[in-house]
Amino acid sequence: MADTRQRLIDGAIDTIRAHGLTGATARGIAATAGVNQALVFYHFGSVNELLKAACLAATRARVEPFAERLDEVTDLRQLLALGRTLHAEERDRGNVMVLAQLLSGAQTDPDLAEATSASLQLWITPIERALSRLLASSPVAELIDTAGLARAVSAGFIGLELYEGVDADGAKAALDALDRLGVLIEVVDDLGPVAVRALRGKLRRTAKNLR
Amino acid sequence: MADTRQRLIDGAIDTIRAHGLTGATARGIAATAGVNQALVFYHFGSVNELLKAACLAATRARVEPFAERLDEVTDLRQLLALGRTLHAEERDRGNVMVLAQLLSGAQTDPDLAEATSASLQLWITPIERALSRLLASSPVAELIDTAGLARAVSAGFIGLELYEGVDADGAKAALDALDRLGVLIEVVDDLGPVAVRALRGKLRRTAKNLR
DNA sequence: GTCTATAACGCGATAGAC
DNA sequence: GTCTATCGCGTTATAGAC
Repeated sequence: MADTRQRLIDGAIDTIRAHGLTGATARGIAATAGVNQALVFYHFGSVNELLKAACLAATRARVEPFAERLDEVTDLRQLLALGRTLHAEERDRGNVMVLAQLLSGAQTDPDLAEATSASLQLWITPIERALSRLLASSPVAELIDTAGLARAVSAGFIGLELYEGVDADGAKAALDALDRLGVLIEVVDDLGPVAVRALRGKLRRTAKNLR
Repeated sequence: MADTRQRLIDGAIDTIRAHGLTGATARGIAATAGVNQALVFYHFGSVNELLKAACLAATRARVEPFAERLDEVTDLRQLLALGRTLHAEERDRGNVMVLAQLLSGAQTDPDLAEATSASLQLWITPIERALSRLLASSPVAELIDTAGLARAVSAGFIGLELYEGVDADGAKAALDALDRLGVLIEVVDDLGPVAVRALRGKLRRTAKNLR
């Protein structure tokens, strides 16, 4: 069957989610998928190749519906709320955890690093698009680097997902705090030209400290 | 010798940094430490126990000098700059990476989760203390949850460290974007009572959405 | 406290029958 | 395309000499 490939990919995702990257062995994945262990190597050549395919598949499956909802967001508060919804859904689905596990493994595996970076980029692209759209009409638009901010948001979210795995209460408190911080941004957004000019001046003065 | 314990802990830290959590085996750690493999089990009982001890040691070694510098910070821009300095230093030392690796492994290991959560708390505590001090004189002090924010900052920093391992340029862009965002907070901080009242009203309106 | 030797097992990967 | 069987190796952990 041609769907043995798919069963192995799904099995890899489920195994990583349940037992982490260290538990994602050819035998373990094959058992979860309900297929023979040798088929991992027939279809993917090596365990690493299967993991890379699974990481991209898990991320794509999650980013695509997320990107649609992202396009419907009209302000920053909604954007934060969507992030929070995503986090709640991920507690059950756990596809971001697959990415987090491989991101961790990628630190000492250049081969894995390439696939992981590409998966992360799948998140970054629609988030950057949404940020650019939401900030386009804002007076602070030109002062914010949406490309960098999208990367910070994506990477930070991965960190929060990992933190949630060891301290659920702490992660909740962290998300609440970010909600409040989001309000600050909106207030700046509504300030008018005088404060924006002050902001611009402040940024220019600190710009030389950025490299 | 009594310092065989210490050599094993240092060996564990170096091994995790160089080869990740999957490469941190009893044989590999002992080789790095220059001692016999059986001593891992004599001194720590199991590899996991050694890893837990190493995680706490690596974090403590990094947090203590950091906490001192943290106490000298007088505004948010300096706080961000210190975070950036820390990040630059960590590229060489890599102690945060040890924590990141174990945080990843802790997702499917409750025993590891406890030690990892405790290590992360070592970061959170001085950061929360600094945030409380810096925001105490600010008009937005009561509107910001410093406890949650310290957790978000710490977890987010771990995520950025992991991201840096697979996309150094992207991580740099992310940090630059956060620098700019820091200026926004300062501007709000300097607004005066009128804007603060607007902020307070906005927060009250959105407070019911927070749970 | 440190060493050698080894037990018991799981791992990635392959050969070859079907 | 799928299976069984297996090789060679690395793993945790322990037993026992020193």
